[in-house]
Amino acid sequence: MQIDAVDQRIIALLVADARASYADIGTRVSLSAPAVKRRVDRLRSAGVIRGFTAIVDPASVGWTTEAFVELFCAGRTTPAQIGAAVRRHPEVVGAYTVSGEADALVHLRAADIAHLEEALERLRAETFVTSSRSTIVLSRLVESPGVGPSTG
Amino acid sequence: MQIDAVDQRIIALLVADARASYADIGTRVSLSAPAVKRRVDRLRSAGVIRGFTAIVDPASVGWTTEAFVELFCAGRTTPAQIGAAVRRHPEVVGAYTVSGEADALVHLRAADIAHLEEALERLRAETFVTSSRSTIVLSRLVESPGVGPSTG
DNA sequence: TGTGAAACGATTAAATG
DNA sequence: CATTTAATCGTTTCACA
Repeated sequence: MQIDAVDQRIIALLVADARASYADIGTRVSLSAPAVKRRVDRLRSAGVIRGFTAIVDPASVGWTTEAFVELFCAGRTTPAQIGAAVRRHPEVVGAYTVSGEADALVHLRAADIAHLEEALERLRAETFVTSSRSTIVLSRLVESPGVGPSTG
Repeated sequence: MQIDAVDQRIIALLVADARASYADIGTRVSLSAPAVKRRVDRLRSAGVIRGFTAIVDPASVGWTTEAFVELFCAGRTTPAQIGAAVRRHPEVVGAYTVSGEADALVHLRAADIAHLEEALERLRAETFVTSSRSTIVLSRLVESPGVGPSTG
């Protein structure tokens, strides 16, 4: 899809505040509210903007424990298989196939260590998992929403 | 802070759609729009809800390359120091201090391999970094916004 | 904390340049 | 593709239970 400079600025404004009004965004990008709406609708239907979400402090809702788990998988395991499997576990907040020793890296979030351990056992019980290596998160230093930096 | 069951449901609805109207949320939780607004305002000022953001497809805006970098730091490096340093790099979308061999895990997102390499060099140039180990992301299988699972 | 009323502002479709 | 108009709908404050 074609994204021009104005789209970029609209995206950046929505990443910064997903509840900003079209009129507000319009004044910042020198466009009328309907024009902004049409662009946002187009960006949404094109899949550039996937949705809008609230950023919640995990500790406030009782999920205080995090870990990254490297997964070592059986010879002929496909990324799709890994993806389908990890999506079944609600504790998985991120998962990636990676280069290097491990085959996949899974980001877990749980209520506490006991919950994390339980989730880990469930994950390791997936048939294609041959072994795993876990790293507990001690503190969160940065966690950006959206695409990251300038959205460009 | 005190979070009751209604707050939980409001949070879940906002994680699902940050642009939902207070009236809409109100009908789903059996509350008037002003009541919902007051709760959301309270959750925001208490830091439970940190903000609202758009979820953008990174590929659509040209950031297609990702990596996780384990950072090994000099003896007396504090998490605050690491946090302050990594926040200066716009490619950093996540950073955590961790247990295990490495001291920190940094999640990077860049336009391409060249950009990633450049960001990596900048990161490794931080005075407290003694060594690093990078893992390139081959594919993204899962990436949940918000707090993760049920927000409860 | 909750509600309803009321003023204000935002959204959205239609018509038009 | 943008704009203006105009009806509709959402937001937000206020008085009150």
